[in-house]
Amino acid sequence: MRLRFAPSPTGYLHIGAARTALFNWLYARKLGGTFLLRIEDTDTQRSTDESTRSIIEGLHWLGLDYDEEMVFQSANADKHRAAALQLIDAGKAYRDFTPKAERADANVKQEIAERARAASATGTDHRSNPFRDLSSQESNTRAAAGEPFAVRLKVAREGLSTFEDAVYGAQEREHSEIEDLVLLRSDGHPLYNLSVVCDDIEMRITDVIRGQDHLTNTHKQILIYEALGAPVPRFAHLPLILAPNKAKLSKRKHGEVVSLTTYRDRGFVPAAFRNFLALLGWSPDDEQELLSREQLVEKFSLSGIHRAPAVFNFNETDARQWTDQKALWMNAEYIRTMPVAELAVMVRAELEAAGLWKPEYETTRRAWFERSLEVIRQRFHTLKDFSGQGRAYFGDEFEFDDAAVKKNLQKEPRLRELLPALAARIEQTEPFTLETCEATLRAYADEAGVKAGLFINAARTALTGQSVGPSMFEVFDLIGREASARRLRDAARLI
RNA sequence: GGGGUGUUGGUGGAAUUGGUUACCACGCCGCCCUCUCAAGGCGGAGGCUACGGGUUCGAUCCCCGUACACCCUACCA
Repeated sequence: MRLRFAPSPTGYLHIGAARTALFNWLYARKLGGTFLLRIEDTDTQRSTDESTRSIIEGLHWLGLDYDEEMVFQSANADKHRAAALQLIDAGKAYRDFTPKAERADANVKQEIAERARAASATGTDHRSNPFRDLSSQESNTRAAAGEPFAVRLKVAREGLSTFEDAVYGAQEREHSEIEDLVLLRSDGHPLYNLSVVCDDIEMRITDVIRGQDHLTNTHKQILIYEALGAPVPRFAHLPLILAPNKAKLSKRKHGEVVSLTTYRDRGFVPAAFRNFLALLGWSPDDEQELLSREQLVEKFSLSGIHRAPAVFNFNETDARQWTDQKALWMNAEYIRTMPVAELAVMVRAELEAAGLWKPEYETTRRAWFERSLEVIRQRFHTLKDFSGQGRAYFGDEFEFDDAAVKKNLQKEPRLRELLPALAARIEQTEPFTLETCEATLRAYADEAGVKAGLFINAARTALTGQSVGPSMFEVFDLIGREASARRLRDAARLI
């Protein structure tokens, strides 16, 4: 059993494409099949190496490894051409000498509809082509004379094509509804439907899992398989992923939310995003939603794939909902429950990028580092938070949140004197632990005649710059005696 | 214009292949916990299962129609 993921390298890796790759990979891994990667770069105008790199990076990030060498479709163009020419000789395709009609990409849809309307009004068969029944002798002569031609598949006038889709069930289409599709452009360039089929045959693909946008194309491709005398693979089409307004998710309209790399760059844990993606258009038999890579492989089945398109829910006007809330929740869930050692690797990369990493976090301060992660990860949503909200735990350079300063420091002017005094007590606390810090702080609050909460909240802002965070005594313990005292004194100057 | 596919609370999905008060997760609201914010625990709001017919003792589930959405209909992929 052999499957493939065949993206075209035009722009970044779209999350819908990433999901298609995931499902192919899951199915291959579950059944012990082979998972291949083919880059469909026949559109030389739009294909870029950078895009190919981003696809490979994306797959790697998601943990989807592919078998065998990656295939570039453009390298097979000669074979595709040969196949088309072979079909002419076999009488299954013909040369169309009609001059090429220029078509503007922007209004093709409209043009198609208009053309169809006009054809039905005049009663002409849109499939009639004067060259379809040209004698092979004349066709050969004109070709030999150098006259340009496109190659079209000779679709039978009657009959119908059928196939069983693993997701959408039995599909059938009358041949009369299929135009004699172009296989080869008049400049010799092979077209999509021909190329995919040829490559899938060459790569001995047995199962094609791809987006539902190809469901109706499948009939045409089956016709090509048959003309070529090759076995037809099994098909499974995946429901599309739509934007909140039910429109197609597109780069132009929706921007970076549809790019897989965005999730990497904005601090997603790969396992979390993979988990989320797997649940878009598929669900396991039971109700478990948090699934490891192994569990996904084990539970995956084509029968769990849905037919209705899935809406990727996000809100461009609300920064907190820049992407699907469930994806965000799932990422937080992974951050707070995954083994700390695994998290440490990712946080290290994040801190390095932010210039906050210190080598001792992996040597002498390893225990401290992991304990810190354990404490602060409880309320973080992305890896970015470790260098953002969590900045004060890894260095003295951090920002003060204005609202926090107003509420926890400036609201009580007495703190200007009380904070340095508290700093002195904290400094002398021996031993310096979570418990002794608490005892010190509470004792001094009593002595000064203020509520412990006043000190606690003020200290939180003084030590971390924020109004929210872990239990304050944990914070003292993590930040340490010296830095804690220093920050308390420094904060007094903000009042 | 033609063809295809689909439609369960705001979102992702369930519902023993017709059987009592339509279930889970995210999100939202409230309470508890509490030094804040999360997490966690408890509770709640939110659905005439798109609409209209039909079959049936009984329909989310089967059939027909309508509406809407998306896809294909290209010498794009």
